Amino acid sequence: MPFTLKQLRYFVATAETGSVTLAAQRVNISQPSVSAAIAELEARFGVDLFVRHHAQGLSLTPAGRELLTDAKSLLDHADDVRLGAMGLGQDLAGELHIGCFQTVAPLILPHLIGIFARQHSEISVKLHENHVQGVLDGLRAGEFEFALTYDLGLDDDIEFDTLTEVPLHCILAKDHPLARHKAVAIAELIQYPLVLLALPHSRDYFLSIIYGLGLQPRVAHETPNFEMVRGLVAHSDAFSIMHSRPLSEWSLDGKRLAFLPIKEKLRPTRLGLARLRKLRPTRRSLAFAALCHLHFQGK
Amino acid sequence: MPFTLKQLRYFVATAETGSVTLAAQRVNISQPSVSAAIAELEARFGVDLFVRHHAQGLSLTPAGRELLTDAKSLLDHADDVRLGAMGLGQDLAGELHIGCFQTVAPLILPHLIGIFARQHSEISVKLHENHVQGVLDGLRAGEFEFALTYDLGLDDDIEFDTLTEVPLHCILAKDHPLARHKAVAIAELIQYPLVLLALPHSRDYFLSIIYGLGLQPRVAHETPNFEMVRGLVAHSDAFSIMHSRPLSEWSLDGKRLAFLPIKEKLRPTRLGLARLRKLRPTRRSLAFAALCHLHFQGK
DNA sequence: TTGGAATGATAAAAAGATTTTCCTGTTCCG
DNA sequence: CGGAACAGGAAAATCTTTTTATCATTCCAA
Repeated sequence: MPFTLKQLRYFVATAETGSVTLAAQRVNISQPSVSAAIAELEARFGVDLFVRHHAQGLSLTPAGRELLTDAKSLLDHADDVRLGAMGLGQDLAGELHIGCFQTVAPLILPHLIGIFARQHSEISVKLHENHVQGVLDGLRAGEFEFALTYDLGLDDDIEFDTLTEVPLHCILAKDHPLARHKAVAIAELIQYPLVLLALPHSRDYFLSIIYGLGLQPRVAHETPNFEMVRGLVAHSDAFSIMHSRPLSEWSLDGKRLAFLPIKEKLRPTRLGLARLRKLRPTRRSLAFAALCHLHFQGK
Repeated sequence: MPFTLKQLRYFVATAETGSVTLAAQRVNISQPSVSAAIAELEARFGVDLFVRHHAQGLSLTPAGRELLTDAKSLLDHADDVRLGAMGLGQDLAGELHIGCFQTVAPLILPHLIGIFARQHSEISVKLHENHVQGVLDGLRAGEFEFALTYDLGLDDDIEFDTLTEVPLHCILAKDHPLARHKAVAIAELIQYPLVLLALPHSRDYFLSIIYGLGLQPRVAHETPNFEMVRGLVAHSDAFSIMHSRPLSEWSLDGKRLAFLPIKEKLRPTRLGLARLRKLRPTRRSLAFAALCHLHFQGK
């Protein structure tokens, strides 16, 4: 770098006061420092910036005048960057990148983001949807600051802040033989084929629950598409299990669905906010986290 | 200043290489320096800029990504300023501020500037016209780099580069009794009233020439307006003396004028380029000076 | 499973800048 | 002519930056 911002600052102060001494006072520094800074700029650029009037200040040369304009604009720019950077962690403005487990996202986030947008109109929320493992990878890759997801596959480097516990549900077609019960056991469901939501991690998690009960599922289909699962179930006697419970009881192609709680006592799955333990949270993300807590507290 | 351009450069290099070590190589510096620069930026801004993946590089946080954009733009800006400043003395581009004695300006400069503009289309010439003293003041005040003027009132701090010698002329109305001579002596003219070009310095200079010949002028009028002098002479039997010899033999209001050389041997007045001795000339001004010499050499 | 290679962080020493103090020379002004 | 104001220079002091050396962590291959 042929010059520093500091030198530019001293130069501008000198140009504007027309005196090295006054400039030094203005930037709270000794006079020779300013003198040296200017001398170095002149040497670096190979131009005289000032005409010195011995014992009565100095005035800009044409070259100095040109540099003055540029220097000021650069200093202003630097200040913008500084303000922007200071605000990165502090201000309730800018961008907030949030990761979210994809099946949860459309059920919860539109509402939360709506409220958040009204409270903090300066913050623009950017969403990153992915499966459970992808969300954790995204956190580690710094794609977003925190993520709304289940407490699945967490490692020590992830801090998990529980918002609510979600019970496991099964999905059945509305006209399924078991659909009119209040709740149903996986042991009963196991006689029907299973449609598996085949997302990384989730897939194995669902299977592990079933195996854990000593049962052997008959997997009719598996698909990573959430709506596909619902559709397949709606049109057959198959069942599926998942945590996310959409309010809509209709599949995308218009068939009715039933959602029943599972009878078996299982380790409760938690929905919450995951973040990298070693990264300090920004004020923006804390604000959103607070909103999440408020939202789930009321339930 | 909360940060330096250097720190920003290291930060950008790190962000772009995804590695402190690679960044250090790219900017030709040791790895701990880069590490320290980033740490300081993070401390100053109060935000984590990177997620460190121990032993396998780092990746940007959302905050880091935001800063990256700003940092790059600031560095680009700084580079523009640097290039601009380097060019201040070197490039044949930008602005060239020229001072000029006002009575000389319209006689010579339009032609010279025309040629110069064609040779150096990147340079825009800015003219500062003034009287002899004003031109010297302007030089000292740094308003322009050099000036086209007469060798009058020069001090030691001014370097004068002679272009040509100009003889003293007298101006008379075309129908003046003395107007049909080839040349005329001030001793003859002195019987007629004098119209004095009353510019600072010039005025006293003209008077000193006359007094120096032991003559006493009758000053009919004095005016700082060059065309006014010509007009007053054109409409009377008065005379005036000056160095600048316009090619036009007409006053602004359409009367004919005669220009005659002065017979007396006087110290020749020189037209040339004046500049502050202590200021180093830019390449731009040297180019213009060269053109001036070329122009007057041919005469 | 283990040892080596790669990587970032840290500490201490070295090198380099910046800053300050003190001083000089110039110019202006009463 | 003497004092005040000002820029610039020199040397010492102080701060920063850089480097060297080392450590801890992780990955990868044997």
